[in-house]
Amino acid sequence: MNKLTRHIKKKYNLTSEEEAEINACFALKTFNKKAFLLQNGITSQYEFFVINGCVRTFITDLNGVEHNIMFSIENWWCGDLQSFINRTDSSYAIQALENTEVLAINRTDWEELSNKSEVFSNYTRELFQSAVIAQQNRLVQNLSFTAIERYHYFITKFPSLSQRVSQKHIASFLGITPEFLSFIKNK
Amino acid sequence: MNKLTRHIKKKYNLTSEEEAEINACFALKTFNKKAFLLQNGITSQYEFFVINGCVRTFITDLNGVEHNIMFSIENWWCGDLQSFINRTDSSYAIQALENTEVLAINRTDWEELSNKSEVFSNYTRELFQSAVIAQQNRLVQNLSFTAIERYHYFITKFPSLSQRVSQKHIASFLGITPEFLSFIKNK
DNA sequence: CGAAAATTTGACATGACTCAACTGGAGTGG
DNA sequence: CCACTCCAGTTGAGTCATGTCAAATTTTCG
Repeated sequence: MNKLTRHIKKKYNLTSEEEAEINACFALKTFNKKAFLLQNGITSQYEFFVINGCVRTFITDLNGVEHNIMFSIENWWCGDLQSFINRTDSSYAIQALENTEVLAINRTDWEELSNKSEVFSNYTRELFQSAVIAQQNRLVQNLSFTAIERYHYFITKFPSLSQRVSQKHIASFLGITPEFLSFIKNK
Repeated sequence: MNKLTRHIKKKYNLTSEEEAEINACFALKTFNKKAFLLQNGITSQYEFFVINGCVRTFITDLNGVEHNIMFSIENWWCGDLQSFINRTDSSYAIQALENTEVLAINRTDWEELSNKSEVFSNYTRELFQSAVIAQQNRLVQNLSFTAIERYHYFITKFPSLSQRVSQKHIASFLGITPEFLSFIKNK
């Protein structure tokens, strides 16, 4: 039933008390397609673990152009960490691209749980580690690959996402215009 | 004397035993300008905490072009986390841009210390968190800012670095050619 | 001082963007 | 179930940001 603890158990041993402790901190929320899990400009109250569906995290620049930072599907997290941790206004917005179910944890529970549960603390620590590595890779890509190469990398690395997400959003994620992505594809 | 624990103490309380425990895990190493702290293609044995000096972490792409990923100066860390954690070959290289002193910790000590010392574990956890946030910001910059804007952001945000590091390396960090950076500056 | 590296400058090339027009589904209401 | 609208995607012309290459100049450093 609970996808989060099932996900954690793939790498960590959980006593049933600890499992209950973790589950108690998360609330199930559902969002319809196009609904916002987080609006920019307000302080992010939650981190989200996606159970099913798909969301995009994006930022709107000074010219009003949106830039997709990441997509999150089943068993991925999303949230504006900066806002969540530092209680600052969020610069990102998060929007459901499909009808989506998430488990949400608020800041207080997050902190308590990180102190109480060693497994949870280790799990999120490793999550951050992986995020650092993944983002560094992404950065390298943007610095050293051409748009065509980035596109091919994307569709081979995330074949399911390239099916589920519209070209427009993929283009934004890759840092190019939808027109140019369309041009690339037909070659 | 020990800059690392002094740095940790800015945010965490350390008993003198715990401080000794941490210090015991780090070895002082010095590198002359242009020397390599890490070569790509080999497994990274250490994470480094820079005491003084300056290093660059970079990757060499398929065309032989180097891309600077980050600069680390006093009180910053560097290392190829991916290689260090997963014991895979490093894709990055780290080179001293000045004569540099670092504290190095190896993988075994890192793990033991993370288990033994709660403070160290929390400290590095927070380090990762900040890294995720910082890298996301950097990514957004690359997606939404023009080269000129990135350059101005860089020199206002890191005035000391823009003094200490050659234009060539700054250009690489910004994702542009040295020629174009030169062109930008004279405007 | 002299060699090597960094920076500058300029001509030219190109990857990617802008804008506008067109096409074709997907969803909606009557 | 049709007609209408509204996005997403495509196409093409013109433009701009940035790259490439090569030569000249300056700086660094042994």
